[in-house]
Amino acid sequence: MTVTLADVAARAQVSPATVSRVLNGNYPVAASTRERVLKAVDELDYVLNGPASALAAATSDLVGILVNDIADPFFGIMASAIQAEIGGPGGRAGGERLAVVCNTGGSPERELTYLTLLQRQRAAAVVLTGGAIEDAAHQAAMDAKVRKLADAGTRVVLCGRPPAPDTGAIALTFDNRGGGQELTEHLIGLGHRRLGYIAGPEERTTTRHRLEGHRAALAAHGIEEDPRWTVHGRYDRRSGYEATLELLRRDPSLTAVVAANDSVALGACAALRDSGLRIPEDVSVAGFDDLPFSIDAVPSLTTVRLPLAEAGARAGRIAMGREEAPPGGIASVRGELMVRGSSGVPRS
Amino acid sequence: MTVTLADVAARAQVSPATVSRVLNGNYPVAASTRERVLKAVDELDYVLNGPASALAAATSDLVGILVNDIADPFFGIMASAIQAEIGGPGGRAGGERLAVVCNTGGSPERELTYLTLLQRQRAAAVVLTGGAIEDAAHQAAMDAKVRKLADAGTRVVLCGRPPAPDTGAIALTFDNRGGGQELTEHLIGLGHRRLGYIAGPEERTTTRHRLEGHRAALAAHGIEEDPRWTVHGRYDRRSGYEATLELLRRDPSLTAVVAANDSVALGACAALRDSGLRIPEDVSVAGFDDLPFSIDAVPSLTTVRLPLAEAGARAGRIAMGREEAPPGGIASVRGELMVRGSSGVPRS
DNA sequence: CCGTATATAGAAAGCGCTTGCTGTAACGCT
DNA sequence: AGCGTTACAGCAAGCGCTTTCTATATACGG
Repeated sequence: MTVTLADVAARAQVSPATVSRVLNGNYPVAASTRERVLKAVDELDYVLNGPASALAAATSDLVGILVNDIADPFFGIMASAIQAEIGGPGGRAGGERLAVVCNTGGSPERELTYLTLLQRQRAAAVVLTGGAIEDAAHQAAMDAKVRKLADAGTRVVLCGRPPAPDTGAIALTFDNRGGGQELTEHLIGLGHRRLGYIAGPEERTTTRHRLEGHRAALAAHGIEEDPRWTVHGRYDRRSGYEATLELLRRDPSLTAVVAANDSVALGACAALRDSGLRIPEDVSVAGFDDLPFSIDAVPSLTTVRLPLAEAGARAGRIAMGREEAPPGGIASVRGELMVRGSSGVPRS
Repeated sequence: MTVTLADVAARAQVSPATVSRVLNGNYPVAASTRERVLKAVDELDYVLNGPASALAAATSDLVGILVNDIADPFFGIMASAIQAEIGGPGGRAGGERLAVVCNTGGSPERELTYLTLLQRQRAAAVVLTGGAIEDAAHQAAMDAKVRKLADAGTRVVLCGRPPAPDTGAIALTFDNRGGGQELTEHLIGLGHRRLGYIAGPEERTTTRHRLEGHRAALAAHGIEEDPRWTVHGRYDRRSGYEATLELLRRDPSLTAVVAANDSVALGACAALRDSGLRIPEDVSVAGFDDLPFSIDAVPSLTTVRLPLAEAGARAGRIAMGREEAPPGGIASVRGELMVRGSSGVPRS
């Protein structure tokens, strides 16, 4: 049998109500009584029953963080930052909160399932990270779920994900379009006119926005795009490797390859090297995100830095009600172009 | 007001008990009744109240995964694999389980706090990943906590962490010592006699075991170790960079650098390159773990592959009671030496 | 010195669910 | 036909906590 509140109360010679109040610290209790209770708690090694507490109080100290791929540092960094902000005391009585990271693996079903699970646990807040899946039915289902969560008092924050209008969710969106455009403009400025683009999976907002930025830059400079120059793949290195070989096969005259993210760019570099091409002398490469390893690549990667940790921290604070939501519930987070060794003037 | 079991019962014209049984599927219910209930659930958009359910049933569907650093793919990969095994149906009624990843940041206090939080939530299982902190007091506190959890019916699995005897926890330990030894022996076999070692943080089992393996290899070949050849640091790239410069300063005649893990090794490579040294012609470099990016480094990294995903998956299955625990509750997981471009014969 | 405000503690009513036990038909057997 | 079984369904007692309301004790103002 585990120790209950009543046991502690008996030992401290007070009522269960008093013990509860001491533990929650939300009601005046005489110092001497408090001490007696705390002593009993300690002696009995009492641990509050979370479910019972959540049931009675109709709130829980669970905070959910949904990520597409926990093995990807892009999400790991955000999750880490969010969790760091959540760990501390917040809302109800200096109580610790349990930040739970849920890995959807990019699957629509799991995303929805996790949201239901969190709703079931009456989570205090939920942070959804990364791009959304662009499927009308799924979007609608997600929005409905989010709205329901928000209605039930769960604070919902989107971090690095487009806003979901009329759902009550607060959005910290990454300016993927702007970053993509800036990146490609840098390459164009260097003199590149034949640029390959390795996009992420289709039906993802992040993929689409980055690609749109790329195309906007091309259009702005009057460069007509060849459909052969775009290949879709996954957000991992392997995919970048294969896509680059494909790109090279389709048009060996490309002088630059823009990747959907840094991992993909690394794969692209490997493929280029394996094809006997030098970076950036023969082909320039650019990534996106500026993950920690990007500066370590040889040559170091030109990319767009996304303030993942900062955005995550802010999302965490907003989720905890420790920071005000941005006006209109939407804020755009800009990326910063990082020009490094992997981009240079095109070969003549 | 949210929808409750009673509402569903009323709508389906049955008793709450019946609804509960339909939902849990652990008691015979006539097909026609079940359908009626399910229909009502659907129509009312009913979501079970997790805390209430956990309270009444004295169990919850939460599974905790503790990691030292969620932004590090080493943990991300394990967590991902564990979670994949847990997501599915298990134990009680095809019910989904909520796998929660808790980021301790390597802090002893947070580790303990999270364990308490999970205990409070009456977690169904807990998986502790990665090396443990070697502090007697902390160890004792952890062991006591783990024992308490196990006593309360929570299954505890250690993945990549040394066994905790008499705690009821099941351990899947990585053979860090053996891997470290094999790695250094490879280097010695190549002809190296002056090897630098960049160790991880002190007071960590992983750090100690890998270092012990390294020293065992040296000893086995009659190489006397110079204390200047070992530097401690963190498990990240930055630390590897700095430690390598320090190593070079202390003894420029080193012909090989063994790193605590792959990230550190990457930092070492960068430092060597920045010092005008070629890899492996001037200095060989070796890592540990074989994370995905290691093969992409230039030159690709010689390292010890740890089957992180496999071990994680197994830990997950054991935690769910879907796979039998190894005999004695302890299993050692071996690493595999991956010889690649970063190691070669020493310069003469 | 009394009436009222103030501080502190307890009693008790749930929170929404699970489950042991108790019906009550319908069924099968002799 | 009579009776033990079997298959469902409902009743009701909690699970361990929070919180409203109430009770008591002390303090204060006049």
